[in-house]
Amino acid sequence: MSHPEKPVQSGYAYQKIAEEIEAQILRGDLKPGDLLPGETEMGSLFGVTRSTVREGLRQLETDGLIHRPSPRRMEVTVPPVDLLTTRATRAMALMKVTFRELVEVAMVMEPLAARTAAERATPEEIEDLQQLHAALVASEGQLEETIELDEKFHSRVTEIGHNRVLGPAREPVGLLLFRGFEHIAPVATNFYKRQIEAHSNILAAIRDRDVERASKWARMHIEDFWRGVQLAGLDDANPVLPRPVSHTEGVT
Amino acid sequence: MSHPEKPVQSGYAYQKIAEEIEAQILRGDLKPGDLLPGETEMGSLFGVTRSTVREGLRQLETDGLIHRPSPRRMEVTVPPVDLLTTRATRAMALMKVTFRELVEVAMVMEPLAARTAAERATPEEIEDLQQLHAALVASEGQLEETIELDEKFHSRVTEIGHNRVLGPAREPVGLLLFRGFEHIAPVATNFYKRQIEAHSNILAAIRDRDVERASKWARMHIEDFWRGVQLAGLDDANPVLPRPVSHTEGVT
DNA sequence: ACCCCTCCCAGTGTCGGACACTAACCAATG
DNA sequence: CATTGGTTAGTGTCCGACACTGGGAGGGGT
Repeated sequence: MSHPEKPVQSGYAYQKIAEEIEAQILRGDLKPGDLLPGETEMGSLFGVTRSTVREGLRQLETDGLIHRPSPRRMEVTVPPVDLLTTRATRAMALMKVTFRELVEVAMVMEPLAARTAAERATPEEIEDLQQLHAALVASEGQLEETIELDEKFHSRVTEIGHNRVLGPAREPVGLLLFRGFEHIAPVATNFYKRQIEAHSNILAAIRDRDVERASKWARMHIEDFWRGVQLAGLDDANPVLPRPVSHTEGVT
Repeated sequence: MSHPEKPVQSGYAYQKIAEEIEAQILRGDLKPGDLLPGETEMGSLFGVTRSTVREGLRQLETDGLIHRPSPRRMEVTVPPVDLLTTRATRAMALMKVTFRELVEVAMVMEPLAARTAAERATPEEIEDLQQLHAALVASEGQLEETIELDEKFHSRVTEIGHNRVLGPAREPVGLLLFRGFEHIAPVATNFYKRQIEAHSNILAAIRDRDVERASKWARMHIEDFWRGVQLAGLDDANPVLPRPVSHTEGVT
């Protein structure tokens, strides 16, 4: 605790390599966009074999610190958000969090998302959101589609808030939470209508730049969801993973 | 979008392996605690070389889905939380989030943490928190210690809330945020005293199980922090990484 | 001079085999 | 029955090799 700098290099060579490169990235010696030397070259550079270098690189790649835009280039990156959310979502599912826990957090995240969106959305973003909402309305009655559009709507609202901290924090919660509809829809009355009403109110508030109203409706939306959860007896049930998570990077 | 099941196996063998094992874990075929076959065996199992298997394993290990409790065992795990927060923290630092963004989120997270803590803390946990607070009081005037104890206090409060979703969501924010004290302390008047006052009020509220008061004080604490940020002119500044993040797993 | 096609090379993904080192198992010993 | 010592399977690292391919070099057409 006395030394702020602790050279915690674990004994394994491949880890040392990963740590070294990671340090260079964090220190700024390597900036996003820079491309790395070939594996063979790094090998001789670090005094290890290519196989060893490879394991180190795989570690960094999994962390999202480097990636391969083309099979020929290996360059430094800022970890893509979806990678973060993917991992967090998976982890939460595995640690068997309950709907209660998810709702508790969603109860403050969603209002914040809505509030920031109302504050900062550009006209184009609002337009985009409106289309998403239209799609939701159109898919009334179709469970799977509704769930997906619902999640997408909330996700988009968050994006519109232009807060890069909120995104990764909220997404996993939404991803796990809204899957609950699957079990709620059958037991809740007027499920689709209430869903649509809430969203259209949030949307309207964002359009009117009414921060408070946006926030309030978002909260009510989650409260309503929570009632649904209770009705379905899911309070302490574990949500399931949306769908097989892939390691492949989406090109955005 | 029609097929719910998409066999998105990227061409690379090592990824296929990682994905296959990951799928088995998520599907529940492999449960935390189970231990994996040897690398050579998996090699012949999947029809690839050990080197290839190794790269796949490295990926899973980085994800925290498997780990090596002893150099001889390779077993399935639930990704440890600190691994999640570590990655998220690093990513946020790299994407150069601003203090403004962090505060915005902290403004809802910390009150929630305090509120849940007030609701559910056990006497022992409260005792523990009290000691932490005492340490903070004792370290008045010492910047580095104060920062660390501050972060630890908030972290502990969150833990006490017993919400496994809030933890991973809040931690990265706190980690990045409270480093700001480094620049705030010199320009803020009565910095240490205000810090201590806020914490002791939060603590008292938790002890009294006064949910609303706990929440309110937590909020004020962040608001005060935000004023400090503005005073120091850090609004749109980027926080820095707490300290070199290591890949080595902490044995808790 | 500029564009297009073709060829070549470096670099990657994968393979197979090899070796030192050590944790864990086993058996013999006290 | 506990201890001790040897055996062994499994890991971390190394070496060398090969097929495949993206991207650049160079040549030919307009």
